[in-house]
Amino acid sequence: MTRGIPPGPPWLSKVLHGYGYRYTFPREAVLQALSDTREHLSAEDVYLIVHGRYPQIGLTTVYRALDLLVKIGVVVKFDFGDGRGRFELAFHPSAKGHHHHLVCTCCGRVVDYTDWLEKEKEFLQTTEKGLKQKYDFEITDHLIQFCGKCAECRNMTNKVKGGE
Amino acid sequence: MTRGIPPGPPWLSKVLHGYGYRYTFPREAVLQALSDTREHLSAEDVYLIVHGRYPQIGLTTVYRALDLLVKIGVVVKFDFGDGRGRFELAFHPSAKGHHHHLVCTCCGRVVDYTDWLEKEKEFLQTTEKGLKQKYDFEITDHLIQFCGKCAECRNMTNKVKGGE
DNA sequence: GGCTTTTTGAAAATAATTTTCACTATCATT
DNA sequence: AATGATAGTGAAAATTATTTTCAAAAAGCC
Repeated sequence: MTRGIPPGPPWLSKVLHGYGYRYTFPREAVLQALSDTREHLSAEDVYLIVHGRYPQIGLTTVYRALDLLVKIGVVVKFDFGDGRGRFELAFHPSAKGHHHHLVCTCCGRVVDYTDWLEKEKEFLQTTEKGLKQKYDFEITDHLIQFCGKCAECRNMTNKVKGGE
Repeated sequence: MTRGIPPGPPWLSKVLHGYGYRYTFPREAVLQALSDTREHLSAEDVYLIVHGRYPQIGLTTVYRALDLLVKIGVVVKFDFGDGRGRFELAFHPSAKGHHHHLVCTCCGRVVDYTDWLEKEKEFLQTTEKGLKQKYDFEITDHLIQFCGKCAECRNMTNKVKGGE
């Protein structure tokens, strides 16, 4: 049963074919779910959205689609330390371009920021060039993330013990 | 049964007591295991070492000890994307000071590097100060990691599909 | 030494993710 | 447009890392 493809330009089709993969309904649906939000969705979050819209799509398939989209560079996977992967479009349509994450170690809140990127770029260029030369790695990606306590959590006077 | 404490200066005792925790044999043994290597051990790796030396110590206890040591800042936990946490001493006795990781996305090899830290420091100062002001976070930590392909893996002419 | 509370350890439980396998859809070739 | 080889899907079972449970044991204050 051909089920029709969710709305949206099927550029994914070209990308998938370019890598020798097939363009399928669940893969497009997963991409759509990620396009529709600015949040950092877990695999299950994605499943809930996708399965809500197209109940025939199962959790396993969502996991596989996410893996594949990460592999071909369309989606990026993050780890915020809560034991599950978080997924985002690599190039998000809604303004959300290159950004990094600021995670509150206390409440888990995640802030996306896009500031001070010039300074970062400088740093990255120096470092990536150096790493390439010294360790002979072809650098494909970097992970920059800051952890701290948000204002709200700081006001709760929590000691180390017991914490959280 | 008091089992005696593994060799090594019991500075851990002071630190633990300072936070209101007790100084115990398994906690010291876990710390020793991490001190004795420069590798990035998983919880099970640590268990194998510790349990090999002191068979009465169980896996659960190792997990709990690692959690606690992370909480009090003696140990740092990393994630290299293979689904399990990796642990390192925060301040390693053997030269291994402040460093970052370069991970091969292909074979999983991890290189510790300590180069270009001046440039990094500059970048971190600017960014951390900015984040604090703009988002009112008290920055406590950062995570910087580069991914790429090591020379060996590049020579294997592996296409995306099939990969690994 | 006795007492209170924390820690331990084995086993069971949990949670995220992966594998299995029979069935179905995609798409290059008729 | 039909066919067929192959890749993809989905439900359930399996796996893996980690956490919880709970009774027994150890730590450290009196």
